[in-house]
Amino acid sequence: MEGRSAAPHQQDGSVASPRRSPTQQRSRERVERMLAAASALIAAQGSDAMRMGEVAERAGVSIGSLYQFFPDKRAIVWALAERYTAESQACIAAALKDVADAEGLRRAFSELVDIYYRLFLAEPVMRDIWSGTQADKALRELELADSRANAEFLVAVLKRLRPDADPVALETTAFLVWQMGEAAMRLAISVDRQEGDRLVAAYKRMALRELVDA
Amino acid sequence: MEGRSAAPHQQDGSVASPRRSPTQQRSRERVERMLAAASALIAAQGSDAMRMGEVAERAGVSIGSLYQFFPDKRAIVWALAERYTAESQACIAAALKDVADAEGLRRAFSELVDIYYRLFLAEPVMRDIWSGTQADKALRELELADSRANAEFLVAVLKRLRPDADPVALETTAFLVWQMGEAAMRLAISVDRQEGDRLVAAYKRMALRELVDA
DNA sequence: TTGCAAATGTGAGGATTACTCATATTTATG
DNA sequence: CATAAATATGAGTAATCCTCACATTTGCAA
Repeated sequence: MEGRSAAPHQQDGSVASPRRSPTQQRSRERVERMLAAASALIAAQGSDAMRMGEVAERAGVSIGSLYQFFPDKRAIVWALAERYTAESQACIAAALKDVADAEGLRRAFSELVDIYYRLFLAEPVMRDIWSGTQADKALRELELADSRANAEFLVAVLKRLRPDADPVALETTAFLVWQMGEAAMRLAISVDRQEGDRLVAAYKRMALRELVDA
Repeated sequence: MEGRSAAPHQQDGSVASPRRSPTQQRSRERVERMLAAASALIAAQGSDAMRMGEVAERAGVSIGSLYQFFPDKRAIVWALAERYTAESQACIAAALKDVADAEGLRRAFSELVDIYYRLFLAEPVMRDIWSGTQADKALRELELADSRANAEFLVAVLKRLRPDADPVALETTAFLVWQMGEAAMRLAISVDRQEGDRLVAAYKRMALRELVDA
């Protein structure tokens, strides 16, 4: 799905004034350049320090063009965030799709955590975006939706492994486990690497205990 | 915090240029009024929407006086946050101080979680401040330090209950459990009440499993 | 091709807001 | 009382997001 994402947002989280979505080849390329510029600037200094003027200059467009396609600054960050979630959801779905037994879940989940951790460590943009999640209502909602979607993949597996368990309890467990994973990642990258590794390992153990040992 | 700040953001998150600390009775009262005004405004609209001009007006002081005692906007939020942490640390230390056995830990921890949850639900200021934690480096460090301090109280208990366990593992477990508690709270208050209750209950069960069942 | 509407591009300027600083006033102190 | 230190003031500065009136390009039907 590379169509323009449909949810610009405002201070109260409501939808902002609509912006044109690029239909011509020319503008689609320019929008790509804008996002690339934003991504580079966020990687360098963080999204807070990203200036709209810099994004425009780096993308080789005018300020006006930027606002032609993005209602406000946060919409740019949101667009980048949406790409990350779409990508990672596909990856997660694939990893959990064929899990058939407890041992398979153990392996798949363990690997997912490792992948996520490496991603957080290696991707400054992702790190920055998910750090700002709590402060921005639209981003928080995106992350919640993402988390719920990912939790659903886990729920599907759990229902197969424990068909007699209460479905609501499984939902709650999966959602909580997933959200805590993201919290553990954020924590892990904000302390030194050694302690971060220990924390991620501890999380993994804790989560698996919850998921596998009924 | 706010995208439109005029002065360059302190990228390192360190505290800005020092300000006078109130020595006279008169100024101490005024500082209290400033904090009270800020608190009320944060409760009403969130710290992001809090305007320095409004704080000054509501406190009955001039803008200049505000900056006499607080180097910048974030310092006001930080000062409020520090009060909350100091208060809650005392509460936590008291609750865990006399824990002597597994059942005692179970009771004390369970009660602490309940207290925290109620606090999060009832205190919009606290909620707002800890939500912005991820975006503000100084706040994040305060929260990390607070979490470590609280985890230490847990570690002290765990060392008593499981004297043969690896101390580093206990530290890691306690720190992670505590941070996840805060993450669980934040999550719980951002969904509807019923699901929030379920999530907190699930967290409590998960944490106790980790803390009590070796 | 030509004409025209829709899409796209532009950047100076409006509006907001955190923060400064020269100056005035109050308090503490010898 | 004199003097310095602390405190108070608010108009002004600077940074930055975003708008808007107008210019240019593109798609397309006649």
